[in-house]
Amino acid sequence: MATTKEFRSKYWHPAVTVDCVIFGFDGANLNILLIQRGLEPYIGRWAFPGGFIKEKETAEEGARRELKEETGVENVFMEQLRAFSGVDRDPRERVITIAFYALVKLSDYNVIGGDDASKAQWFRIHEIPELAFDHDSILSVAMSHLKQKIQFEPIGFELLSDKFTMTQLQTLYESILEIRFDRRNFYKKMLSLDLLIPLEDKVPNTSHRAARYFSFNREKYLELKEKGFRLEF
Amino acid sequence: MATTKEFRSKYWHPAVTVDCVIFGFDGANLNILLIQRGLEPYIGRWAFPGGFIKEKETAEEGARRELKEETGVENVFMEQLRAFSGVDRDPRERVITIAFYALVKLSDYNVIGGDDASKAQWFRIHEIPELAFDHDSILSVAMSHLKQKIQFEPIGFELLSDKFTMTQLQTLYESILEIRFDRRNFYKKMLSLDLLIPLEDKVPNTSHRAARYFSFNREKYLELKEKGFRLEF
DNA sequence: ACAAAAGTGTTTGGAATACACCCATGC
DNA sequence: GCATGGGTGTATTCCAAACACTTTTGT
Repeated sequence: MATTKEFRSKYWHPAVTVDCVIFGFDGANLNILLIQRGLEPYIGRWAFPGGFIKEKETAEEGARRELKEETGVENVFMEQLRAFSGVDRDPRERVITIAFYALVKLSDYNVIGGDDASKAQWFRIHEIPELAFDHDSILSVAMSHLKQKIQFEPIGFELLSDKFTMTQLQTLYESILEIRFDRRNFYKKMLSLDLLIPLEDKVPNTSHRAARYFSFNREKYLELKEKGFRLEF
Repeated sequence: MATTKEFRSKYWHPAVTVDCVIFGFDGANLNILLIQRGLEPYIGRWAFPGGFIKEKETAEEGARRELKEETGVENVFMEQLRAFSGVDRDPRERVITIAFYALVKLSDYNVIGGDDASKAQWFRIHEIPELAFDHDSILSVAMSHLKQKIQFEPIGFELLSDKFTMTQLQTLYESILEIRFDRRNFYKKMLSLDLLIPLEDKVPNTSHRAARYFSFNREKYLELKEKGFRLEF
């Protein structure tokens, strides 16, 4: 198009990145996957995986690409939080970032955590180090978004293995919402939603009564959602 | 900084705009403020007020600036929805937009609506014309966001005058949530929240019993929110 | 048999719903 | 006095919270 070049020079074009807050659950605590920066600015500081968006990809595609490149994580639940556009959030030049959050089954990716081959590492949510850029404010938005969201959509299952015990599920909800539930009432409420499939097998090698595994009935949930059903936890 | 130029050329820099979905309430229906495009592309089509972001302003500042320039609306409740980054959403070149929504007291701005001096016009939510770009998908995100939000935060008051009747408030909630409430139960629930201040004066010149005005107790709400109180409507 | 966590039922209080009557005002 | 919408009270239903005992398993 003839006007394209003219148009490009007429308006300011900022740098745009994507960043991804990755939540994982280790059975007891909510964790965040961070990578240690190897370049200036903020060299050595921990930050969310992310990078510059490319011309032929949407923001979400970019976030998934960066996530895979930097941490090996792929095929996960991911949603946009929002854009962060503070004028001085990057010391090099002005950079606008589009932030996402992802929920991963930590057990699938435990190779990444803690080893020295990669600069990626899981951190418990209450032990997050000082972060680069404005990533702590992104984190706080991500946390409150997750808290909100889990009360109306069953996204918690994205953080658990395909089969899980009721206690694991409860601990997950308690970690995210930072409140405690009565075990018996939690059971009832969860089962009454009728979205859990009780499995035959149980947790092996326990020194007490073995807990039954459940799996999440995704098909049924989608079906109910279709009918305008509103989950409330 | 020496590296800035090098850095700028290394990564692709997209055009970035801000767009604003402006909600107003006329006493019976939820309305959206649109402007008619005077330029290609989509010349003649209706679109949200918006424009290119400037180098020294945040996205929200840009959205407020454009809003004021194009419609005269200022000092309103505004929040970011999210970024829209579809690769082909603008035919000229790739443009990423950061979408906001705003809630305005329509009575303050009725000058704008319907006259021919301006290209801005209010449209009832169920009579929205075909929109430019991907603005209908932005609208649908805005609508569902508003529905969600109003159930947990008293943002409805941003759409009403400082004083309003209970029936007006109910009609507003019904318009947004697209459900009907029992008048008596709505009264009780609203009053039980203890966030409404009953005023002395009443609606004049009615052909029936005059309705009392209320005002929203913003201070009290902020105070309660501070204490971790969770509104549920 | 005992420790430790799983699994289950009942009671109770409070909130949401459903529902009906009187009040004020203009015509 | 009547039509119109405003303002209030009560009974019922349902859901959430509080709470205790039995079961399974390994040691």
